[in-house]
Amino acid sequence: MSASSTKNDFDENIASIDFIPSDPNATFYFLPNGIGKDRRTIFTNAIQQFHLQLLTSPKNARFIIVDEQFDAPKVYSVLKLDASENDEKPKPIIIQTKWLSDSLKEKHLVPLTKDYIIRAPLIRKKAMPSFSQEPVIEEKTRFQNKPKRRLSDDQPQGGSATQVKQRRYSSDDDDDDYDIMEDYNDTVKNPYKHGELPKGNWMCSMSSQTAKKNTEVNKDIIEKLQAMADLYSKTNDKWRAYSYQKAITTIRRCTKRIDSYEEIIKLPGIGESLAKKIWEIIDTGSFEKLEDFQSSEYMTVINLFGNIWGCGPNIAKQWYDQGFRTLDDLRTKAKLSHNQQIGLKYYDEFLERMPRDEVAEIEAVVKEHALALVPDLTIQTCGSYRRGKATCGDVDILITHSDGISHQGLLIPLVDSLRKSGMLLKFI
DNA sequence: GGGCCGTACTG
DNA sequence: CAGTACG
DNA sequence: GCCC
Repeated sequence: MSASSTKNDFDENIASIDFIPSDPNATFYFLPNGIGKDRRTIFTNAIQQFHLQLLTSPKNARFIIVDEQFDAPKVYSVLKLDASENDEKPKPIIIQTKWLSDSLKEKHLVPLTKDYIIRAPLIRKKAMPSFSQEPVIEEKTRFQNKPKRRLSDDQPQGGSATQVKQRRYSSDDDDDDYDIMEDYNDTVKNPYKHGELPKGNWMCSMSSQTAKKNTEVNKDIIEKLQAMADLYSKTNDKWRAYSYQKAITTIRRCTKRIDSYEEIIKLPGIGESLAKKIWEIIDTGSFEKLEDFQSSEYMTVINLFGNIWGCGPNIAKQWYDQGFRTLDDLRTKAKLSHNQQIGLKYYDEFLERMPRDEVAEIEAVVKEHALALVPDLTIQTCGSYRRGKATCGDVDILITHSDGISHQGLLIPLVDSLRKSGMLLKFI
């Protein structure tokens, strides 16, 4: 679909929009979304080169330059601009990056013809597709409810080709949480028996029973490595974190207390560097690099910010670079996305874990509500609860129906029902 | 050197 | 698309 | 970080 065939519902009589770059009203905003790094710098350079007035905020821009993949509703939605018709404020003119590309080719600004314009405010008549901003939400507490459907009998069973290679290495939640989905693999599709698992790629072929005993043996090592992995992943050094995580998993499977360097270096996924560190832990009981890390201001702050739901390594770093150091700094000064606002508001709550009894209570309530909506549902609480953890960070509830159909579309009514009962504080 | 789990949502 | 969540 |  060429540019010219995209719908432009503005005055067909206008051949092009004229403006003078120096006109104080000719302000531009460049929406980088959907544009790769290289193209992005090319465009921002072009904007400079042509002396266009680039604003950092879209709010007051007369022109908004966006990638071709965008249509007006998307732009409004992404930028959170007011789309309502009866608004004294003039609507921006949304134009394609192609205008910049062509201008670069020509070495000067080419006329801003309608072919470049995704939507001009001028004459538009047709009702805007109502992209009302905020649908959802609000009213009550934590516990992430995520009924999922899956595993119903419409699961493609046969496929021999796709054996499941499930792994996990989540660092955040359960500190001693490993085995994953083994039941799922066993019951549903794992074509192998435990004894004959293909070597190497399986990180999770161990029963929780066995594993539990093992955690104690090398506990100190695992804890320190885990702490390091957590820090690395919050630093954006995810591959290093990944390696630590793999090493941790490997060590978990060791039934024996590790007590020699030779022993360590032989373990798969553990190389020289990690082996030395592990040996340091065994030998001296401490891990210097970890302690240095933990005590540095940077890591402390990044760690603090990184625990905010909706804030990952990059945002945390940005905030740090902006000089923020405390949660209060963020609350008062930082730009927070919707999710981050929630994450910050419930900082402690999100970090907290609940005793499994509480999960049982929640499960009971959800069951009650779900069954009231559709009888004969199969409802199973999974996750850490099902694995027998003493405490849980969330509640995972799997809801299906043996007919593979009846559970469909249940989620919204269920959430609604729970909300009415006062059980749900917030629906994210 | 360059890959390293897969998928979905948000903005 | 980049960043994030999550099992 | 590890490994190919």
